[in-house]
Amino acid sequence: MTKTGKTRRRRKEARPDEILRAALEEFDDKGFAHSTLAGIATRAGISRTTIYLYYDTKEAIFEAAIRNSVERAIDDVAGIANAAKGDFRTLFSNAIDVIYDRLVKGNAAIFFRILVAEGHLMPDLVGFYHREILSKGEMAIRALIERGIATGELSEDCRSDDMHLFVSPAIFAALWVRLFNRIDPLDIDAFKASHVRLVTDALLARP
Amino acid sequence: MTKTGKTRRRRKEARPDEILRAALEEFDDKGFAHSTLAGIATRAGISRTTIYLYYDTKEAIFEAAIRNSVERAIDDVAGIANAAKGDFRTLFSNAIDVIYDRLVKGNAAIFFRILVAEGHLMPDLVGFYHREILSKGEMAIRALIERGIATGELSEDCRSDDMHLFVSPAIFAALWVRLFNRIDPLDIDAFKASHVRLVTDALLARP
Amino acid sequence: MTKTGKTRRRRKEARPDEILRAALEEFDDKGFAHSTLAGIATRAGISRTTIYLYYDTKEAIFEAAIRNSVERAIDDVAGIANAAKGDFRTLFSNAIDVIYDRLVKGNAAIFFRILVAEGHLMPDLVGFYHREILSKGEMAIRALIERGIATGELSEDCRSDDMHLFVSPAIFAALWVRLFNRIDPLDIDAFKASHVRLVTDALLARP
Amino acid sequence: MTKTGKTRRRRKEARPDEILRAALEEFDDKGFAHSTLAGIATRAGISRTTIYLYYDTKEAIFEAAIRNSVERAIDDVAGIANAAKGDFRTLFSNAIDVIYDRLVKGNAAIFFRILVAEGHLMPDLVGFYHREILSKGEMAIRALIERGIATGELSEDCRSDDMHLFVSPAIFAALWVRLFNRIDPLDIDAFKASHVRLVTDALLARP
DNA sequence: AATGAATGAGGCTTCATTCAT
DNA sequence: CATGAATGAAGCCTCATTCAT
Repeated sequence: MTKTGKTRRRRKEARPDEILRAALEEFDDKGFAHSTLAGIATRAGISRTTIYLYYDTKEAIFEAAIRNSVERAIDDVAGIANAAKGDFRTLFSNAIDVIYDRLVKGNAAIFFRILVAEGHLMPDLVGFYHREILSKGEMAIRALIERGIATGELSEDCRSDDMHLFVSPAIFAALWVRLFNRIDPLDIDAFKASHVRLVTDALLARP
Repeated sequence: MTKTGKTRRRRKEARPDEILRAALEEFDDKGFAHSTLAGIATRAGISRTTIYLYYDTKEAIFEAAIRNSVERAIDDVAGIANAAKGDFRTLFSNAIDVIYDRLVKGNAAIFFRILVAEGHLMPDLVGFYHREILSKGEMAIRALIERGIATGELSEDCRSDDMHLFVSPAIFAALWVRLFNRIDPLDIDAFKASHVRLVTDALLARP
Repeated sequence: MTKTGKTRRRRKEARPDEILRAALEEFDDKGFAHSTLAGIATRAGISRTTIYLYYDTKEAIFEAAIRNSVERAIDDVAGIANAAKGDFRTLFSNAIDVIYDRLVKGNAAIFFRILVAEGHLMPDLVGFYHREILSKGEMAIRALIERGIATGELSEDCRSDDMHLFVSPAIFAALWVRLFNRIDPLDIDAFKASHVRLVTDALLARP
Repeated sequence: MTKTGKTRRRRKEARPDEILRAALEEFDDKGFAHSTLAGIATRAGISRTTIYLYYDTKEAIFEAAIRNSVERAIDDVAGIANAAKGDFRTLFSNAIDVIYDRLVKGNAAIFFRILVAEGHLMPDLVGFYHREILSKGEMAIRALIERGIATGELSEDCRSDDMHLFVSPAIFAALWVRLFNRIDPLDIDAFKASHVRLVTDALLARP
């Protein structure tokens, strides 16, 4: 029972996730078009062809990575929707916290960024991403607004806004960080606080 | 000086711009990585090798295209800053109008989108874009805020926000339109109005 | 000695033949170059690597399959040579029957077909096939002719023809069937009858 | 105007044919599956990628080669059908001469051989080959038979045979030569003479 | 005996770029 | 000025085969 032996066996089950993790790094670094299987393989510490034991094509890896990341996203979103009670300002602030965590620190923005640039080649995945991530997020925000209206904190007027508006600064921040952080770093926490304040001030001010 | 002579001469001078226009289309359609010189040449109605008479590499074309588009952007931004007088709500609304025009209908978002995805390959251009476009935009917004503070419309407090916050929905909209418009179309004018209202309501409400 | 035990033992001995049978199917379907060990393994219901317990290389499988099929061919050919008595027309007709059975319905043409196309890669097997199958067949036909000459049915002249000539339509038919049967089906029995008549008419007519 | 310059320009028009000639060699040597673009390129004295300027895929090269060879075949076949007058034995002998020339010395058998082995991957080409080559040959032979019947040389009976039967030894010979000539050389002229004699003796003997 | 895991060699194809006219 | 021809680098993918259990 050699060390390599153990390694091999342990790997068997872990491989798909290892590959996905390596792929995520590669995609984050290079985008989809510039990513290579060689790059993914090297990051995963395996041979190029080993990847094919688990995924059929580069596209399949990307799809798996996106779906993998989505699963956790759904849980988080559920968390937002089922949030404990509190006034609108608190609830919204908590929701935004979750979203910044996922977008800026997590994986969600990696895919958003790649889809923005290369989504025309994979319309199915664009639809999937929209359906499973973005519209879920939108629904969570909408639920928050409705709750605010129900409690009388918010004007019915708020219902007519596009829900994306309230999240858009977060998406902006996620992209900005990856592009310009070296040149012009963004103070994420301050930005987030301003974001929350902007939205809540505006909404709560409505008659 | 025959007609063909004239045509030729006009061509000679027009070529670089024709190539840039063709390249812009190609980049918009395919992103940078997936764009090909063949595609650009076809759109420009010339041979692949002719491009090399004017630009040395694919990167050089991209850079030229970006610089070309920036020149006009600068003028627009100057327009925002030097805007005619009015109350903050009006001025901000006008500024946002210009930005949406450029970002959603114009070329600025093409490059933003590509840089988001592939900027790591061209850090110089990222810096250029940031310096020439984004920071100019930020300055224009900042000037507006300062003017509002000077007139007493806005609280001094507004100065401390990251100026990007106030524009971020526009950038979001520009990307969204290109990605999801088929699946989930965005009513740009409504979104823009909500955007303006959100920001101005929030800022004007501050004591 | 449990039931599984028995099964296993039977398997152990049967494996090589099962693999060969599976290989034959695969070769017939795909030719040698396009056949894959994966295909053979699937047809045999075993793992790819199990094949290596019995055969060292893909070529070795092919060789074993060819040798395996040859053993039975030899018996058949002996049958032709030792045929019961009768006039030449009858004897020849019976021989041709056997040959059509083997070539068109049996395995012999599978290998002929593959060797025709890919034999350059395996000159040893080409020699083997020629020696063990084709020249045996030729000898059987030659014996028939000699017997006809001995009985006075045939002219001595017949001895000078290339014996392959008398069998060549059968080989043609075997290949044709596999290539064109969907497009232009061949009535094998009618073709065979014409074949026999052509040869016997011609030979018996000689002075 | 350097030597290479001239070479280049002259090549331009000749390239497709050069590639086809090189490809034909490669296919003849290796079959389709084992042939490589590298092999074709080397034989043609060009780079691997140059091939792609003229043909899109390996399959396209094969198809072009087959169509190219077919064009000449059609002319030859027309020659058979329009043959000058003479008795059946002479006409048939001349037709068989043409067929042996094309099949044994020419290219027709190269494709027959490859299609036999790998035709299942390219059913369209199988149909094309059958339609353009084989059925044309069959028609020519049929015309010969009909003429013989018309002149009273042949029995009406001959009409009922499958025309392929009368040509099949030629196809056999073409394949045999490529497979076994080193081991067991075939005297083509003698075989051809026997072939002609066999068929004509048999047919002319019919009442 | 049997197998899942892993890999190296090798093939097809794309594309930016150079060459010579 | 413009271009057709040519190519080298690089990427994806398949498959026979080896390794360790």
